[in-house]
This record gives sequence, structure tokens and C-alpha cells, in this order.
Amino acid sequence: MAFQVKLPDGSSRKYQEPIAIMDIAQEISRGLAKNAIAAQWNGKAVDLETKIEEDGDLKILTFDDEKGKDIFRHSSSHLMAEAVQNLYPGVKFGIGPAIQDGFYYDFDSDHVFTPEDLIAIEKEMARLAAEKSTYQRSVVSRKEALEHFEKIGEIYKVEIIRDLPEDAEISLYRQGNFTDLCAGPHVPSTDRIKAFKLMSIAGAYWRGNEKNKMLQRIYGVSFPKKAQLDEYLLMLEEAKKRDHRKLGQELGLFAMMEEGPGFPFFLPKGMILRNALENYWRNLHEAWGYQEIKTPIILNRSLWEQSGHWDHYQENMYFTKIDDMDYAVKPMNCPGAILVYKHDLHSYRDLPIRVGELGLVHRHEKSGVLHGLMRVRCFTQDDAHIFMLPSQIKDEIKGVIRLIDEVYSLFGFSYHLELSTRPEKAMGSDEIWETATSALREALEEEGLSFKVNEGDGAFYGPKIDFHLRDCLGRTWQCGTIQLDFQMPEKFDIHYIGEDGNRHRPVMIHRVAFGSIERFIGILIEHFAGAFPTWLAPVQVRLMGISDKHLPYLEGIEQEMKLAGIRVELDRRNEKIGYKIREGQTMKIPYCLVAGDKEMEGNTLSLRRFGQGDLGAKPVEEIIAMVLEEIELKK
RNA sequence: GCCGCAGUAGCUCAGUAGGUAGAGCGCAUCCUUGGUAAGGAUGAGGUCAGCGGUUCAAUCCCGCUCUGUGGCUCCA
Repeated sequence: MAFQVKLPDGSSRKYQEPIAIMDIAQEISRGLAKNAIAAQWNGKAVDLETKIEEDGDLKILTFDDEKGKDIFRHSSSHLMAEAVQNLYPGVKFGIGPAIQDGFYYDFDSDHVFTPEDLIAIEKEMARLAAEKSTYQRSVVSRKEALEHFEKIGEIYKVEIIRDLPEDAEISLYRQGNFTDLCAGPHVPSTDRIKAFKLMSIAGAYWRGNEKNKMLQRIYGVSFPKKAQLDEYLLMLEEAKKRDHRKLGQELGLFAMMEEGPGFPFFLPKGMILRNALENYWRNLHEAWGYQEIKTPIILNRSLWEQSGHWDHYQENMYFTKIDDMDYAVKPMNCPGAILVYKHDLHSYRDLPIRVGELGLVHRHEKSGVLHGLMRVRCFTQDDAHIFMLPSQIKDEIKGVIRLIDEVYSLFGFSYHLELSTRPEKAMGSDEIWETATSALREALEEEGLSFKVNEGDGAFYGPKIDFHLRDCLGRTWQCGTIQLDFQMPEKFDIHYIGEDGNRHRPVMIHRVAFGSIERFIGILIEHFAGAFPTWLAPVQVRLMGISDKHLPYLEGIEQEMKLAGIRVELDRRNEKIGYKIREGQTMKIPYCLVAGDKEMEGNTLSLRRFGQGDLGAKPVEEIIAMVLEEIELKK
């Protein structure tokens, strides 16, 4: 009967009688028992009240563990559901999982929830938490479960049960008067959930399908301690200050106008930033063996029919007529690039051919998805198409992965990778897909990169690797992408002359590094919170005098800096130095340089570097050299 | 596209139990020439998103449209 429980620290405990996990936690330390949320028993998440009666590995989960956080949040969603059930009888329940940072629950209710309701629900949650109800698990048969939920009209739960696999164990969890279909586990009792806040209400389709009914989703966050909630809310507030839409307005970078929803306007300062990025892009791609082209925005119908876009992408395209003929505004650059390839005859000796284009594309995105610069209806892809021999695939993919990594590393971005495989509706044979997918997979593995696989999420013409970056609120946006394409070369019947003198089909890669200049700028703004590195800063240096009499001195320096290629502004306003400094700081200008009598005398400038404060007087030439060094870095 | 919320001066926002509006910043003019995050005075600025309806009267109430916003779905 004796059995042994191994703990993560390598120690183990021996027991003669079955024992509840909670009691083991209690034995280890009272603190641990107090913080325990649930446990992992032989790798499986279980409740603390689970009794152990055989050898195995045990880990007590707390809020410090990712899994522990999930369980805590999931229990919170049950608590919220109970509160909603009490306050709004007749509400039907969808699902209520834990998510990144919090939880939600979907409700089907005739009552439309308002922000005031959220406060009432929070109050009810607090009351229920104080009741210290335990979360009790029970295992029932499929029949019992169906009968129970059918009886109380929980149609969504019934649907879920019907879709569970035949052999699935069906468990219910009950706390207070609320019983939910749930695999668990949960925290031991409701009073564990000490701090929570309901954040927002949103519509969400049942089971994520837009053909289904839209339910009302309430989002919340929860923590074991009030201080953690406060810290989270503060962090959120800070994050919102980095929002690129807010900073874009404050720093005068770009604007959205009612006259063109989803079509961003770049203001002079934003254009400087954009051009700096594009210059960097051009130099980088030249170094990596790319040639640059520019193809038209409007091309005729037959091209789009040939590419398949006319049939497969029409709802996202804009159209126009010229001389009574149909034309489309390009949603992608590839057909243009292929026409460029076809324009000349190519030898196998010329491959790979890498053709880049900063291509402006227009796509009709649904109105509800537009989001600042992150999701727009016209954007510039830093596109490139690589035409190559089948034998060059893996090396080319590796090259692109390295190039994109070089770009993201320059800005200090961390990213995650996703490999998307064959979708249901795909063109081409399974064999081609297999070859293409494994080429991508092997390239990733040989580069030593970890990635997530998205089964069935590839483009209709080929599998892809996506690079995802985070915004200030942790939402991820796809930026870079590498897509293999065996279809377009077929459709456009492109070829190269092989060693044997015959025509052969090249393989094609579509790839972007920034993704879109617009989205990338959005990410950049949030990443740097508007305080760009000097080489990107719209204004690199602002000169300011203590009084008007120092203006002539500064004009000379302004001229000198301009000639040196520095983006410099002279603040000529009749204001005190504190006022000018303040504005220089709020505009996050890297170098604010002040001149007064002292500086004029010594041919110096007093330097204030953004983020470092007043650094004192330095010779003008020294400062110019400093600035130039930062600029040259990426020119 | 769908569900919720919002739209007042260039910007950030207040406001009216329905009687055509106010602050701060910014801008202009004047005073001030001041050493590192806001010196002072005066002034200009609004079809209260648009269109309809109710009303003696609508920025306010109702409807529709547009735009933004948080999500869902969809995608760089």
C-alpha cells in the first residue's frame, strides 16, 4: 500500500494511506498551501482535493506558474458566470475560458449588458467570493449531463456535450448555486479570487463562426492579491500611452481622416521616419543581393484572372474602368513582379533572381477590422519575389530568415514564428505541398528556431512562415512572412533555360520583412514609445537659445548641421528656455541643444540627450560628431 | 460585415432636467530677454459628425448614415 510522491525539487515523500494533495501542500509549507491553486499529478492538472494513492510526480501550482494562472482565471470566469446567473436569470451560458492576462465568459441574453452592469456584476462576484464556496467536481455520464443541461435550457452546453468524443469523461463543477460543464481543475474555493475587474463587453460569435448567433462576451482580469491587480491596471495605463494612434497624433507623424477610412495620411514628420526606414531597406536589400523594381498599381482584368485573384480575392479588391475595359487596383505585388521576370529570358546561371518592390497595395478590409496603422486598406509591402532552382529553396529560405532577423534585431524586437501548412482549399498536388512544407520546416530547424505550427493556415498557393510582433497591449501582428509558391510560376508559365538547354519551371518565394511599412511603423512607435533612435527620429536636433541675442550664433550651427546631413530645427520662439526644453522633451527629440552667453563664448552647446537629462556643455564639433555617429550607424 | 460604446474649437475635454456653448493647451498680437519640463496681457476660432423626425424651440430626445473605438470573424 505504501507509495512515494516525488516533488519538483527532487525530494520525495512516503505515505501509507491515501492523502489529499492539499494536505501534502500543507505539510510542505503553510505558505505553499495558502498560495496553492491546483496541482499537476503525473503531468495532469488536478484539483487540490484530489486524493493520491500511488507513486507519482507532484507539482503544486500557484499563480507563479502559467498553468496555475490559467486555472485561477478559469475559476474566476465561473465566479463571474455565477454572479451573472444571480443578477440576470434566464441568461444562457456559452464558454468561459482563461486567456492571456485574464478570462471571459460568453452569455446569450436579451438584456444588453452595459458598463454599469459590469460594476454590479463585480459587486456580486465580491459577495460570492466572500461566501467561500468550494468548487466541487463531479463526474457524470453523458446521458446525465445531457438531461441536466437540456432540462435547464442550456442549449450551448448541450451542443458542447454532443460534440465531446465518445470516451470523454464528463465532469461538472459546482460552486454555490452555479454548475458548469467543465473539465477543470479549479481553485479550492471562491475566496481565493481576491482581486478582479471586469474590463469590457464585446460581441463574439458562438464557436467563433460568423454564421452563428452573436453572444455577449464579458472580459475580466483577476489576481490572488489586490496589489497585483493595481499593478496590472497601472501597466495597462502606461501601455496605452505608447499607443501608436495616440503618439502618431501627438508627434505629428500620421493622421486618419474621415474622407478616407483605412487610408492613412503621412504627415511631414511621419514621412521623414518612413523615408529613413525605406532608405535603410534599400541599402539592406542591395547588400543581400536584391534588385529593386516598381510595378503599376492598376493592371487589367486578364492579369488578375490569370493570377487567380479575380476569382479568389475579388471581395478584397477595388476595381475601375479605363476606356470601358475592366481594371483592378493591385491587392498584391506578385503578378507585377512575375511580368517583370517574364520580360526577359533567364538562364539557370542567373538564378536565384531576387526582385524587391516597395509596392503600394489596396485591399478592401472589413470596416470593423481597421486599426490605426496596424490594419489599413492601403499599405506598402516591402515585398520581394525570389525566382530560383528547386535545389536553391532551402538556402534561399534560410537567407530570408536571416535577413528578417537582422531587421528585427536592429530594432530590438522579439518575435515568434508560425509555420502554416496546407489549407483545405489548396491548389497543387499533395507531393508538391509536402516538399514545400518540409523545405520551410527544415530551414527553420536548421536555423535552430522554434516555431508554432498552424495546420491548414497556409495560403491557397503554398505554405508559409510568419513572423509575429507584439504591440503595446500584447496583441500580436503578423509582419514578416515567407511564402513558397509553386502555383504562380505555373499560371504565368514562367521558365528558365537549364543546363540541358531546355525550359524548366523556377520555384518562387514571396516574402516581406517589415510586412507593411505602415504596420511596421505602428509597431516601431509603440516599441520606442515615440522616442526613436536618432537615425529614425524625424527631428534629430533642436537648437534653442536662452534669449534672442543667441539666435545668430545658433543660425550658424544650424547651417553647419544641415550641411552635415543632420535633421535640425531651430526654436526661434520668444519663450523661456524651460518652455522650449519642455516641448523638446514632449516631442521626444534625441538632442536638445541650448546656447547662452557661456556657450557662445566657448563655441559650445549645452547638451540634453533625451532620456539622459542635462549633460552639460560640450564643443559644437564634438556634438556634431556624436550625432553623426548615431546616424551613420544605419545610413 | 457583426455586437457594444463614443463623436462638442487645431488638440485634450467640460457642459445644457431641450432656450443655438465653455476651459486648458495650441495659434495671433503686444509686453517680457528670461539658464534646462509651461512668464504675463489681449484676441481670433465652433453648422456641438451629417441627414431626417418630434417640438414654439434640438448640441441635448428619436431614427438613419458616416467616422472612431473595444471585441468577434477575417488578414501585412
